[in-house]
Amino acid sequence: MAPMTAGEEGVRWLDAEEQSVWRSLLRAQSRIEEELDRDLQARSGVSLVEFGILVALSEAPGMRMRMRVLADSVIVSKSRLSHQITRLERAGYVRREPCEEDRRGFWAILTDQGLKVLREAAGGHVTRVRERVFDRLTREQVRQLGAVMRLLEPGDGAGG
Amino acid sequence: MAPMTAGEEGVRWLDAEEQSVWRSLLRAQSRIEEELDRDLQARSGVSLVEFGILVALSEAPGMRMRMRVLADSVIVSKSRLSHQITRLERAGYVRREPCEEDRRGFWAILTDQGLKVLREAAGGHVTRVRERVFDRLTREQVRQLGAVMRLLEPGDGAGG
DNA sequence: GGAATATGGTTTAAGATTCAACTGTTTTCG
DNA sequence: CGAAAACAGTTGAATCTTAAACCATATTCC
Repeated sequence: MAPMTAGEEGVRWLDAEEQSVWRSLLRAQSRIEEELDRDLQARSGVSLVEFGILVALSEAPGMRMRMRVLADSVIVSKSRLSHQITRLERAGYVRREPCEEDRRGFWAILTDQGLKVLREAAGGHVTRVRERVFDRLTREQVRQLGAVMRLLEPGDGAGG
Repeated sequence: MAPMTAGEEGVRWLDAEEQSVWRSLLRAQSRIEEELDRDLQARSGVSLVEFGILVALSEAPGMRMRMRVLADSVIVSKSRLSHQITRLERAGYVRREPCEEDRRGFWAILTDQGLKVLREAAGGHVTRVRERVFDRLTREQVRQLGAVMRLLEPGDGAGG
């Protein structure tokens, strides 16, 4: 491959192994997400992200979370979460309630119906995750994967 | 095989470690992709997927690929690729050409301008990938990650 | 040969996501 | 206190993605 161009003099390119790992990672990522998403969608009508939202809410005290916290926790933009919650609300799985303490804020609250859908979807989803990921790995590999992913998680190294 | 329907009696739930690994994976995934995408977009106006398309084309003989092959190689649906190529074509980075041998088919061909943009974007992108991923891992961890991802890559285990 | 079917690819409309602008509240600080 | 800045969240338009229908060519199989 041709060496660098304009400006990019000192680039440290990926060596063969890094390149191969990187591409595997991208492919595995996109395939796993797509399959799980499709499966979940087919089985329960919620997307993977929506499922994540329901899970997060179900684990929160009072089955409720402030929008901002929820957005951070499922890693989506505020705007996207807002739309997403609107849809979940329309579906009857979540409702909004204004927040007393901070009157700018809103709670997103899991409804009974939302909890029900979550419960019904959970088993099948976990089974799928297992098939697609954990059953293919040894215990040791799971450990290694965890160690690596925890290193890769933090958004920007700026964490003081 | 465990009976797998609405009842979900025999589900093997994730244990604490698996759960933690799984969530790390999802978070790391979405953060990395989002950051790289945003960076690439800001620096060169192409998304991560578009960049992937340009890379694939640049490596193909004659810098051209049939739509179907390209779609498989970058892991997107035919439909999405078609739209994507339309946009890249509009931007002047790719052009289509009908395929002689199979007259249903089309080639997607990297243009000079597309190659130029790719070259200009590549260095910065690699640097970012390095910062975001490889520089955080030991050589051994990179190896482990590769081994794991290669196992997770294949779409469906159903080989027959 | 030719009807049925499969394949390659595009298109259209519907749904999701992003971006920037906006409302209203809270915090900061001179 | 009060103005400026920051924060929580929503909204609407533009963009992107997905799903399904569709066209045209290839292939299969009787």
